Amino acid sequence: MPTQDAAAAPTGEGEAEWENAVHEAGLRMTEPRRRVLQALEQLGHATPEVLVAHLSAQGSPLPASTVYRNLESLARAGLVRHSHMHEGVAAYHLPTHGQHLHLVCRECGRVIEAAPDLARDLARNLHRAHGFDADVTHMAIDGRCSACREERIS
Amino acid sequence: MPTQDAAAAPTGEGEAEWENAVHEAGLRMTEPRRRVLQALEQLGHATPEVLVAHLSAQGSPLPASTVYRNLESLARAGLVRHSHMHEGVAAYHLPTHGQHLHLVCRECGRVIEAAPDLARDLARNLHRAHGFDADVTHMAIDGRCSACREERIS
DNA sequence: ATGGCTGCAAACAATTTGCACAACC
DNA sequence: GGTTGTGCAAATTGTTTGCAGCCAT
Repeated sequence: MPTQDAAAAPTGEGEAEWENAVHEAGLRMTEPRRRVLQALEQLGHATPEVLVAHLSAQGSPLPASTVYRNLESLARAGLVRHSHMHEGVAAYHLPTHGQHLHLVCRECGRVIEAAPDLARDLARNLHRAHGFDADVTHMAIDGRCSACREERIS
Repeated sequence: MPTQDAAAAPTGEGEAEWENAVHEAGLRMTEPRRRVLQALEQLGHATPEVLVAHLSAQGSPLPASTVYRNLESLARAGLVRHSHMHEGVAAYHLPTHGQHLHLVCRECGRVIEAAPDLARDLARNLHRAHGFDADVTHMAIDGRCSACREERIS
């Protein structure tokens, strides 16, 4: 399974399914909630602040508190997930966004997505050595990307 | 819940060496600075807030700003390092604290330390697949510890 | 003595909460 | 119609900054 990122998918795609899932979770489908899900689909993954900015940019802004509350309720319902990246800030994404490791370059800040298979060895090692059940589906890994390393061949 | 770590070493141990290193870095050795280093040695690794609390607990409190500024200057001098863990918050530690992976249990919050060798496969995989130079010396890994998993044999 | 360091307070940024009203089912 | 969700503002929390005086070098 290639890492190919769902290049800015044509908006308005899984909207009907969302409504379903939202209702099944005992939640209501509202306009702000739909916009949050939509934005997440477009961005792939984003921090709360980025979402607020994104939503402000396209059309009417959504109050930060609404964005935060939606992320929380949707996360509790399993409709969105969160992982840690971007220098320690939690970022959210749709479960359908696919599982992958986040390679965070400490120099340029870029986030590269890698296949979770690459961490399978690690997970197995940790389980054997510590009985630790690692979640490597959205793990953030710090380091330097190839581009930045080349720039500094000094 | 406290991160019972490397057995509270007998305080006042590497203090002389610190003074050396601090001077070599062009910094001055002050009482607050010594206390920050001392606290880090005792705690193994800690977030700024935890440090502030710890220092308040034992003797006279140190203003948060002083703690933050010391962490920054000491980090720039290479006397302390930082990594991301504890739900996305940056934690600091002495370089002598040793390199290890941090297994963060998402249920009990405990941080287990694991040998970095366990991530060697991962680093190799990432380098081969993406040319990414991963820093796995202080990586935080999310998951569930053996104790918590047993509690929920569901 | 002099420039880095401290302490305090105020500024900031990010996130949370209270509450009255609106909207979904 | 009963609640869940929204919007606004104020409260919290975590971190940074300005500045006057202090103290290591």
